[in-house]
Amino acid sequence: MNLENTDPSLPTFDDCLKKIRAIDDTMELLSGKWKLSILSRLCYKPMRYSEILNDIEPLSGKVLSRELKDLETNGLIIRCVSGTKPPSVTYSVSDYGMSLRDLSDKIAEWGLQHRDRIRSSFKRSDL
Amino acid sequence: MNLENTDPSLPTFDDCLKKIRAIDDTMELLSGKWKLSILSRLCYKPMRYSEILNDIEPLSGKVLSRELKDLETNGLIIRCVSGTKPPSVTYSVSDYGMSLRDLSDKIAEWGLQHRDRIRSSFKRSDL
DNA sequence: CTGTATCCAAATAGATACTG
DNA sequence: CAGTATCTATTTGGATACAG
Repeated sequence: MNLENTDPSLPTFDDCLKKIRAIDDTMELLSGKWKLSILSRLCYKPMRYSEILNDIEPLSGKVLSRELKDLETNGLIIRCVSGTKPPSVTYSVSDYGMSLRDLSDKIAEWGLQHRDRIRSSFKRSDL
Repeated sequence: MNLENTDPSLPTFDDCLKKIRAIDDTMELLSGKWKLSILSRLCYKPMRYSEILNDIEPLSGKVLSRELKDLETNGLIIRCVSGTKPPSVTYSVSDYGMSLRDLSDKIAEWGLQHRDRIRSSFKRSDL
């Protein structure tokens, strides 16, 4: 028994694999627990290193450095140094990073409806 | 200097935090390198345990079991046992799991355009 | 066939101290 | 202030053997 579709209008297994690769590309960029969280905060307003560190409670400096570097390397955020002393470094979202905004909105949207679903299923099981 | 917006039509910082929590909810569900990959395959066709294992090369049985269990616990896939001997277990995507399809399409879409961007930036630097 | 249990290797995260 | 280096703790993954 072969459950694969044979209708040419439906996606082929090859389409499926292409999609998986594309998903992996995105997820690799966004992997790391904090990337989207950092990005969302920076979408709201530019922030300094220490500000982000204080804002995201259980986040160590080492991890933050790495996440920021990853995001910058991928062109999603911009690191801006004002050469004062003590130094001040401000991170902001690049135009390209902003192109993730629609996606992160969709992700958030699904999370919200999922939470509603969980809540209402609890209610049902309370009966 | 406070860079926060004060325009009431723009999102507040509280909106921003809510969004981040919603994103975390989604990402927690989809975390684990293989969840979306498994889900996408199952969207294409129902598959058996061993079939998935053979299909995704660098994936161990232990990890696959856990991922499948997670996905099932969250109601995203359905585990169907035909009590033959030897046993046969088929996994398929639930209606609820299908609600992730739009999202995973968006994720794939962004990945594709990102790949194009990378490629064209390589071309430019080759000049 | 479909898993689980165990053991071991590798990756990741936190804390702390330290540099420019 | 903005990081980096180091060490250690925790998490995660693979391989193998084994059970139902």
